[in-house]
Amino acid sequence: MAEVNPGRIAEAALALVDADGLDALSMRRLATELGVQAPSLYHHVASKDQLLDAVVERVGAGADASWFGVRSWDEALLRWGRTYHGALAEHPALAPLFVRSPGRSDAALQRVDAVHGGLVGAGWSHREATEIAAAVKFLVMGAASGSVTAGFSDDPAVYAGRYPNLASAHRLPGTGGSVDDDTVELALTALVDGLRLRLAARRAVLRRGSG
Amino acid sequence: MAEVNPGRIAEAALALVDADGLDALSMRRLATELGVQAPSLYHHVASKDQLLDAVVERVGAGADASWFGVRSWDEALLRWGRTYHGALAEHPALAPLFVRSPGRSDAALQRVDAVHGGLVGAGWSHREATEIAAAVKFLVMGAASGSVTAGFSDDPAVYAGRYPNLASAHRLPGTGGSVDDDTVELALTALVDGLRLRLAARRAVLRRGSG
DNA sequence: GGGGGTTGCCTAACGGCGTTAGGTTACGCT
DNA sequence: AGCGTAACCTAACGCCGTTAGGCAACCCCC
Repeated sequence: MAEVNPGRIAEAALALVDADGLDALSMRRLATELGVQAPSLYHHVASKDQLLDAVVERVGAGADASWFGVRSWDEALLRWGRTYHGALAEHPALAPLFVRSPGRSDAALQRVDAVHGGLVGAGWSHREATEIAAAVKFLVMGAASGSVTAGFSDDPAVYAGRYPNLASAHRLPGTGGSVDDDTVELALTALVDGLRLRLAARRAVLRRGSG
Repeated sequence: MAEVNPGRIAEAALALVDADGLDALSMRRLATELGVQAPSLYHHVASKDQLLDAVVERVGAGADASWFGVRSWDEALLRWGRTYHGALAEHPALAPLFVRSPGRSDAALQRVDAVHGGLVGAGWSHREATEIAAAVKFLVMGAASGSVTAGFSDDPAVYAGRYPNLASAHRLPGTGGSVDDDTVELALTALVDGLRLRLAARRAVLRRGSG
């Protein structure tokens, strides 16, 4: 029988949340899942909060910031945003936790540092780099938290009359892939387009001023 | 002595959350605040969840979708996003609740319907309208949930060495207004710029095809 | 190879939570 | 006057995260 250790606890917690939702994750239930009593978990984990941080870190590690400094800032930003979203989308029930902890772990800070460095290296100010990184993070976290389709009835008749535009809108959710994924893709690319525009305009001004 | 009623309960709950944070909001504490015992609240409110929905609806009513159909789609979208963010930013501790309930109330659906109608009227497809509205919502919810500055040390020395880019970045949080507000402003305008580009490109193609 | 410290688990319990059951008082209407 | 009902109460249930304290088994070192 394998020992109980922090890694196995985090793993079991993640599996439990994926299977039965965030509310199902209690120390007692988690302990049962590991064949142990709840207080025993506190020999391996300081608190439930810290355990959740570890779970979040595990999933957040799926975000790939390695392209910053290697490829162009816009490519790197898109890759970071897409992989970040992909990682979170694999564990939808975990979303409220991502909101809670921005990631204070070393690995998380390394990623933030890479994003920031890549943006500053491309010509954005420190302030702008902070804001751009935050914007992508907001988008991804928002997408993870509030699924587009969540809470909407499948029956268009519910909306007919009072909500004429929604009535016609909800006939088409079946037309393609996930609305959430497409939304993030649309928002990321449009955001980057807008940012490129901004950076190009500034470079034009700088050239004119110094040339 | 004023009677206890659903309106006063929601009001007190909001005040309590604003003052002492979301964790401080328990039925017992809330009842005490109203000069009553906890179970008595259940004569006015079906459950804590429903009470939270009412509080969320109260705050969410600050989002202004009235420009859709009156002004251009991009102006209306910006106004909706800004007022939405402004409403949430007034009650930061409430953020996790917004994530929870997408707003199923009549007023909330009316707003969604207005946004959707305005976008479709401007030439976006139903699918795109859904995605654009969701993108703005994600941005605003993300900003409400994960404040940029939250969880960062004020001491740059913490970052020096291991995180070279962050070390220089965090000398400047004092340089202006709220980073969160500026981030939302930057993201909203860049997003709308990118979307304008896309719509313009499509119109050009359509003109060429039909002219 | 036996003693001491450490590890890993246990049971018991605390205070708090949302919620339900059931009783009591006070008022409004007929 | 009497009935119905609304608004409140106390008591309690079954959860929750967490702490205290104890017991058995293992490792290390003399």
